[in-house]
Amino acid sequence: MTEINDTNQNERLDFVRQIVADDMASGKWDGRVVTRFPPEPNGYLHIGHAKSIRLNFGIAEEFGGKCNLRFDDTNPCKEEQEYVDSIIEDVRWLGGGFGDKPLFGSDYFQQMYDWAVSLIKKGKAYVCDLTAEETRQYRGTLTEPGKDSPCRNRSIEENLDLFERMKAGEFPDGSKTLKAKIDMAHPNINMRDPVMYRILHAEHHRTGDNWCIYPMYDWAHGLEDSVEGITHSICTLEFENHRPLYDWFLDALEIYHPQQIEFARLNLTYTVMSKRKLLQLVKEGYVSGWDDPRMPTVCGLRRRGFSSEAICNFCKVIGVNKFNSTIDFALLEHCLRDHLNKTSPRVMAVLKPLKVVITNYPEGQSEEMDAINNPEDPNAGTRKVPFSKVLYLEEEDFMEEPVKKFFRLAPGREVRLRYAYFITCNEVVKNDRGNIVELRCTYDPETRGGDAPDGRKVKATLHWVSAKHALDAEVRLYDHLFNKENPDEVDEGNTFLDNMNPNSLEVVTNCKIEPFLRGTKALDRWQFERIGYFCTDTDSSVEKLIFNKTVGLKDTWAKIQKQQQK
RNA sequence: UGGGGUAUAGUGUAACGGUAGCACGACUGACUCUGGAUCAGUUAGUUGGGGUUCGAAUCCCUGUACCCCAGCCA
Repeated sequence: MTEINDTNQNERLDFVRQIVADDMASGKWDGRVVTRFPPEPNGYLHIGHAKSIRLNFGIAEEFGGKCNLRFDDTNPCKEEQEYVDSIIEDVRWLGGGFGDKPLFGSDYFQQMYDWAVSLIKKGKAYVCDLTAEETRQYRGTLTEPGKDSPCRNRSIEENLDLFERMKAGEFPDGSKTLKAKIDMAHPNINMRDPVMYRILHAEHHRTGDNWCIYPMYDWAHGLEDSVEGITHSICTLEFENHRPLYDWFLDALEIYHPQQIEFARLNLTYTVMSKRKLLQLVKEGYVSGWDDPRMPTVCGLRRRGFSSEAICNFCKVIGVNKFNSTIDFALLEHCLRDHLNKTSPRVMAVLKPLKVVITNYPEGQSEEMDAINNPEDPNAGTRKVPFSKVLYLEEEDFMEEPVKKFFRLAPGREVRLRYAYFITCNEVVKNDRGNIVELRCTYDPETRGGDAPDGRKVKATLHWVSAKHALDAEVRLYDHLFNKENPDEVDEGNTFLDNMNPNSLEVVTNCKIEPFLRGTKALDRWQFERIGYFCTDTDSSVEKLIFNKTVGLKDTWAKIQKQQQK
């Protein structure tokens, strides 16, 4: 009996898991559950793939089965080793345990070829001389039936001979194909004698020049599933039309026959998910690369500071269905904050520094204040934060003429410096142009640690960094790559590129960070108190610290400001 | 105009003939040494029209809307 993990009976199963559970109950597959995640190595994985990865690997984990990572590498023209490597890394990162090694569809090329021969022998496949253009014409249209190829009734012997010579390389690219003999008048166009093999004298990233004929998806995919003993072959909705063909090949061959199940792919607001468009963004330099922190790619999200836990939880929360929907990006951010809040150490960082001199603090003196690393996690411990006479505060935490509901620092007003003292602003120093360049404040020594013995309250607590102890850093702030919920919604003659957000990246230099972050390593995650979650960028070094803003903290003040502007 | 799918609050997702629930968002309020977190509350929904039934989101009929398919891509 197979153990079922993690499937809380109270939690309703999605329709895919329901099918699997029913099959387990009926013993349809003898208690086996084998799924697969079958990417084509022609691009980087994105958050949409994460949904599929979590579905397939999740089902395997929950039902005590296994999930194969299998590269569907049947098109040598578009596929590269670089993509294989990145996909393996990303699947592992998302918790995909696929055993010692990934599998490759190309490893089954010989088996597929043998099966093709057997189909020819059954009179169910033939070599066709039609060109690509002619094939299109013979196929008919959505409303009109196609017509039979003149090659359709070649003898089995001739087909066998021709197919072997195709494989041997006797014919140029595109001159011949092997087609399944089904029905040129079938209402489902996929069934109108689909191409099984095309001639491609191209170098394959794994099989080199061993082959010059390559199997088409419809022919190859079911065979790969069959070879691996897949039970549930889960794919996206657009393959629904292909299922009759999937079934036809397996039935014609009379071999092990998995069940194909289709679900809706993920759509997210403010982003594009098509490989073609993501490739275009990279190739045409709209972003710095596949792992640009603004990209919805798995490596982009990772570099941005997303945790795999957050992504996995998101995949769980969004569910699985058969109809197209677009998930609000805010839900992803919610899952992100939810995990980061519990796990990220807090630290103080000032993005836009405003110099503050504590006039009554002794010159040259400094002291160390105790700070809690993570109030959500007692095990995270505490650290010392240096305090001295000259500090940096966040520029936007001061207003010379405070508007209503602004209760941070202002002339004559007292606020708390987190883990330090209460300070009161006495003087605003400006330069020739009238810009504020310095604040002169006094502190109350009695409030050390952040509490007033007389019980007086302040309405704000600000983050700060001691000037002489501060580390300089560059911080990269990100916003959506597109400024429209649906970037593909464009006016006549425009493309999704016209919806790009020109302000999706803001580089802030001369940020001041508390010394605790000296020696931080790439991909370390932090919460900059009162600002947001950040992670150390892969470009960061001891000489030059660089941080990426992962996502901001919820900001009710920003909300109030927005309302006030109206 | 062929075939294949799908419709539940703003968004996403449950309810499997028996009180339409949950999450995100939005909006209140409480609390707070992060205007964070947390907590409490408010908001808002079954694609239209017929039927069957004591009772329908669910079953039947019939409209409507949206998605996918005419690569030698996957």
